[in-house]
Amino acid sequence: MGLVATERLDRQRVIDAALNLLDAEGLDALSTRRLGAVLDASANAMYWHVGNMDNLVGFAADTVFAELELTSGAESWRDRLAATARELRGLFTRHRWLTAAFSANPRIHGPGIVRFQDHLLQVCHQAGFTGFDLDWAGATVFSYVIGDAWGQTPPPGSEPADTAAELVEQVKTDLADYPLLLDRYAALAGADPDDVNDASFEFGLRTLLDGLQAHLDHHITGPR
Amino acid sequence: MGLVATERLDRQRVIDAALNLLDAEGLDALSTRRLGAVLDASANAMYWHVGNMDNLVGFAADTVFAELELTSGAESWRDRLAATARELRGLFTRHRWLTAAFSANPRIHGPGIVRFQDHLLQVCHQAGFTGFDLDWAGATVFSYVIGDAWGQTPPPGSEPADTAAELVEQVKTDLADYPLLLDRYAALAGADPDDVNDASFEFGLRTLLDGLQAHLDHHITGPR
DNA sequence: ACCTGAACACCGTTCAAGT
DNA sequence: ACCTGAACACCGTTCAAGT
Repeated sequence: MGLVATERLDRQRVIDAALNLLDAEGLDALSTRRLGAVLDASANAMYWHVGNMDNLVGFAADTVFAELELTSGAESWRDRLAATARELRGLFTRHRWLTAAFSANPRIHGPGIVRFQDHLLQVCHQAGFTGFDLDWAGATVFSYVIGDAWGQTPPPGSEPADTAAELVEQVKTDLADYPLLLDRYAALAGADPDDVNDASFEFGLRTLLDGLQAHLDHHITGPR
Repeated sequence: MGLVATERLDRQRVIDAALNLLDAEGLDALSTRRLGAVLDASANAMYWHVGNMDNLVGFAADTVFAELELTSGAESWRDRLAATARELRGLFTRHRWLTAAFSANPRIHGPGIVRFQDHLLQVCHQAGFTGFDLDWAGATVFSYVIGDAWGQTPPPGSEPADTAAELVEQVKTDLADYPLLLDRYAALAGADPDDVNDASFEFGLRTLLDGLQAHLDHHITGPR
């Protein structure tokens, strides 16, 4: 079963093997026994290196955060913040287990995540936010991106998503009382899901940036 | 073990028992065997009524959506949208298993959820959004709220969260290279976590509403 | 220091059998 | 129609024992 040459284990090899399982088959596919098989080791070999399963998922999450490309260029804060948000969104789409991992264990921390948090705050600071407004501007962007990722197509391991057309058919009876909603379902059924997701994300991102701009403008010209 | 008088089971009694477990102890506490014990039935009695575990969680999620109070008053769209967002946020804080339930199984649907979706679209429609902008305005608000809920204090069943002060102590070494971030952690450590969460949510909500307002204004005065 | 084997206390789900 | 008991194929974790 072992797909890796049998060498000494170390923390990084355990994490890498876990990442392969997570990316390929999702959070449910990561078990101590499957991991042991991939590593040509027993199911419990990992305990010495990462402590337990929650830690392992935390290490994996932090590892993928470290792969984010964070530009430090001299563009406008608006472009930098948009780029940061898109980078984060890409992370969640490449690693669909991430949202589930965080909602099962919100206390994941590590150098990769800290590095991203700092970058996000730096960009918001460049925009002109200070004090608690700085935290909240960053949190707002982060919340929006992860909320958007949450609504994306399901992770690997689940059956393929129904087409939008099938979905309309299924809920048509439920929607009898909601003509507006039925109309929108029908419209969305005719569009490419990925295009819809992208356009929806960009709409919300632009909305957020406009709102942050408005906040900065009000503070320059005095409080409302 | 049975905490309920032994009567005939039906779908609603199974869902209600599941909700009690979910609200009290979180998603991990809901198992077929514990549910059976609460209902004075065997572990598999539920299968006849709800099909399987994913369905049961879906029914529970839809049930709590149905409890949302959706005002249809004649206030401004801005107040109505804010009220809707706060209602949704309250749902996620009262039922902390909801985010995990959705990220484990994004295909949860039902009349309660459909009712809420329609309400959200109605309010955005009142604001003046049409076509895909209508969908995206609704999706933006929804994404923000669920993303915010995702960052809230952990669900029941997990150990109590570290205080912010402890957290600062833990990550102080990781944060040596990030003075701005360290500064913010320290500032947040001195504040009440609930107050911080509330203020952060309101900041982001105001930001979103300002951004949506800007979008509507631009469309009235013509495209940019 | 690093890993195994066996064991413990759990899971979700199926299915024949009961009423 | 509704439910049980037993079974199957899994889990995470612990721990004595090995090297």
